[in-house]
Amino acid sequence: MQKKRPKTEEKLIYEPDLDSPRGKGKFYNLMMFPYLSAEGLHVGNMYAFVGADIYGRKKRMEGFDVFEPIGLDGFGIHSENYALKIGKHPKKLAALTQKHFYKQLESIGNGFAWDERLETYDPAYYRWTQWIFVQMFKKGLAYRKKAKVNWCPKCLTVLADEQVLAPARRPALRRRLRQGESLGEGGGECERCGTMVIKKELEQWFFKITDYAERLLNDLEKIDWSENVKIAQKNWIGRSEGALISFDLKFKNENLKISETIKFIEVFTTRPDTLFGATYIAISPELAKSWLDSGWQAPADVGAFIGECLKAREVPQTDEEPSFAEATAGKEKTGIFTGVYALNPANQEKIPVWVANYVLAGYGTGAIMAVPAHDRRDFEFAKKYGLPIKIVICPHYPEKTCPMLDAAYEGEGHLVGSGEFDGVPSEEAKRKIAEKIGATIKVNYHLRDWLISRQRYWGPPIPMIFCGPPVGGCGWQPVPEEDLPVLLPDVKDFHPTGTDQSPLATVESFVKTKCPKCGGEARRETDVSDTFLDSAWYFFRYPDVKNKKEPFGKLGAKTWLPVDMYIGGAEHAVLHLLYTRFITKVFHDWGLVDFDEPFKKFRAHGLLIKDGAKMSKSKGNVVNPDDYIKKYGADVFRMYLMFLGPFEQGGDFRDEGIAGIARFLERVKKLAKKEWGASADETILHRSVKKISDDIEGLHYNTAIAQLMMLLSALEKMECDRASVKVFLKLLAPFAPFIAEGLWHKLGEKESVHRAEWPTYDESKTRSATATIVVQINGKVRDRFEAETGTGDVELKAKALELPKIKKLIGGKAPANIIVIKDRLVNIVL
RNA sequence: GCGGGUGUAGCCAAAUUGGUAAAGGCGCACGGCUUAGAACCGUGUGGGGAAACCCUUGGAGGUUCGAGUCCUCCCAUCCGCACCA
Repeated sequence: MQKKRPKTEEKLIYEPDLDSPRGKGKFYNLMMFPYLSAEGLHVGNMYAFVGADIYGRKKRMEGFDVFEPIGLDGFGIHSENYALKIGKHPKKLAALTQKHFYKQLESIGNGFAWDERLETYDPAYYRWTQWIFVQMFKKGLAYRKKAKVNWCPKCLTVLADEQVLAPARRPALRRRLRQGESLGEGGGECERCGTMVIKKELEQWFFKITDYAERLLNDLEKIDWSENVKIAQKNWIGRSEGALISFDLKFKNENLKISETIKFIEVFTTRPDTLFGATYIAISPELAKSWLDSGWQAPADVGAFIGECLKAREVPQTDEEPSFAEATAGKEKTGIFTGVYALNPANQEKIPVWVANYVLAGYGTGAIMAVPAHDRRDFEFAKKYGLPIKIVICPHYPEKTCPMLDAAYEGEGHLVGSGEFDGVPSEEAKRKIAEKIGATIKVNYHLRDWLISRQRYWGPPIPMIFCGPPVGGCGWQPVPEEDLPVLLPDVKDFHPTGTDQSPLATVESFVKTKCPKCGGEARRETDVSDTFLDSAWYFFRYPDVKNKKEPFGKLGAKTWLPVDMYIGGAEHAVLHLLYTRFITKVFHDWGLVDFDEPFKKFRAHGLLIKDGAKMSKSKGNVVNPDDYIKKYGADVFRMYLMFLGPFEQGGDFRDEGIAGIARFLERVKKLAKKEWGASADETILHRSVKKISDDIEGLHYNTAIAQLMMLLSALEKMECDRASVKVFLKLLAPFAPFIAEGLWHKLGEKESVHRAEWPTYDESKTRSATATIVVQINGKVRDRFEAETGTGDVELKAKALELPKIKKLIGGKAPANIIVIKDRLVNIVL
């Protein structure tokens, strides 16, 4: 049925441009490097790469020195999980797949800088990943702490908060969550395998990304990124401003001995204006536990309740996915009165202190002041336990009477029942009340520190050494920089152990080492670092991949960085894209670079789906790009992908339409063989240059291709000269680099079309000589006529009124109004 | 619940930013070429109606001489976050 097409029509010239300045300045065109996880590149990768390459190719033709590197993100859990699945050692697998990946990457015709490749599992690379860790430790940004962390029962490792995703695959669960039910603490799926994660208390390494929360938030304003990604980051950082308020316990709390050890409770609230309405205090079970630990003698039932809550927050570890009930454990609000009272600092009222399961330990202070009238959760809780509900914010103030609430009122209003503050608008009262009671203003973030340890094999060993008390007792020491890299030892059994320890812990020769400080016997850290650390800095390395003295040279960084355009998937909005911004700011603060945002411009491409569903192996709807490239050639495949729909929106991969593109390119080849005539209508040419230039700039590749099709049809029909065909080929070059190059040479050109100058247009020549003027009566199209472009309003009006059809329809009536839009329309209002 | 996106022919989509709705492609129909088919080329292709015309951008209102585009309220769908005080 289809003709045999050569795989690559012509040999392409790749030029990384590193040594040949072209005058317009540098342009770092980056695309997210692929995970080395499956048999080969996914058609979705191809989609992203082609879209990014078209942009880069145009920039190159415009005269920029374009640096478009590629590499492989092959270290870490994604590659390792694939290795586990097929039962091959990840190191051997990487060597194998690497070749295949690069071959595939070559076949799609991107203008990559082939000499500057990098692989994250190359010791020459991960040496510097480890170096970053060491610097982090030295600068106090890497630390160890015991905490309740996310644990994936299937991957058998801890995960950062960002790597726990909202449950996507279970519609029933989603629906119930949407109706306001909650997941409880620690609910969510592992980013890699989709298993529900659980909470475990473990000591782990963290990076202090929270130190950068404010800057990560504020600097979003100065970067040109896809808006949805910026919003996702903003939400994730989750800044909220409020007050820290202390509730005194220093009075007689009978028989409980609480005030001897705990003198006050501190709460965080964004609504200090509602302080007079605080009718109880609720503390998290974790905080209550710490009270118990410090000697609080709680009633037996309270102690039991605390124990239960803490247990409920851990989801039992099974091979099965937890049931809905398990996943949402703790959603029903429960609590118990502690017997303790606290003093409301606003009105000196004695209010009860409860332990409640709905108070989170990890946010704020782990305790809240409960204002049932103005917080839905407190309202629900107060109703259940018969606690007082006191209205202090009134939405219709002067009337003074607020009706009984059947739900919490969370909006703004004027204060009532708040003593001297009655009548004050709530916004103003926030500050005033905080001031009066001497509360500290505090900013809280949802963002937590980045958990960097992984109990896995395939990653850079964390370059730390522990010198324990029996011998030197120097504590944690970084591996000296000259000893880097800490090579990942070859082990036979790389399976995760599930014992909170990496498989490296079993390699005694690796673990046993000397303390770099005292020289005594010491043990290595056996966890590896998170794969997102590998990818958080790779674009710094590209311009200087061979550097053996430093992670990247000043010259390379100065020449190419920061990245001018970054294209990748939106699924990394709060993962990779957040970590890279953090690392860049850290590098900036260390004086390594003079910018503090890595990507000037970021655009998220859409998702390529198949038959309305996400492509996945289990569904069996994965498209293999190689088959298409083999069958149709890279150019047809590239253009077809880009023609599916708007690049930033993605589309459904149905191959019915590919024939249209194949036909188009066959016609292009015929065009180059055409007999030449004189140059004719320039309008379509200039218009096309304008449209296609603008469309590529805005990543509207689908419409740029449509314009190429129209231009081709026009060129086929008219007498045209070689110059016009050459312009066409230049416009085509970013989309179909092979064919454009081949035809370009057939027309006698020696240099590559990809180094040719991008065509320019004359604005005045984009307009045609005549325009069709639409004549409307009362906004409805009744007739039309041709008029010279630029014809004056008066003349257009006269012409329209003279049209026989219009005359008849008006029937002698006097128009109430006539609106004339130049070169466009005349609207007669009767 | 909060935040963001999307909704246009049979399908993918376009619309100079408030000015002829449906460009371009797929598919389909008819015609040409051909012994025949494939490929290729040409023409047509939202719905109703014999026609004049009327209707049509998820739904209902509104602003305007004029609305796919702006405003209000719904509906559907996708994505991100979520007991964050």
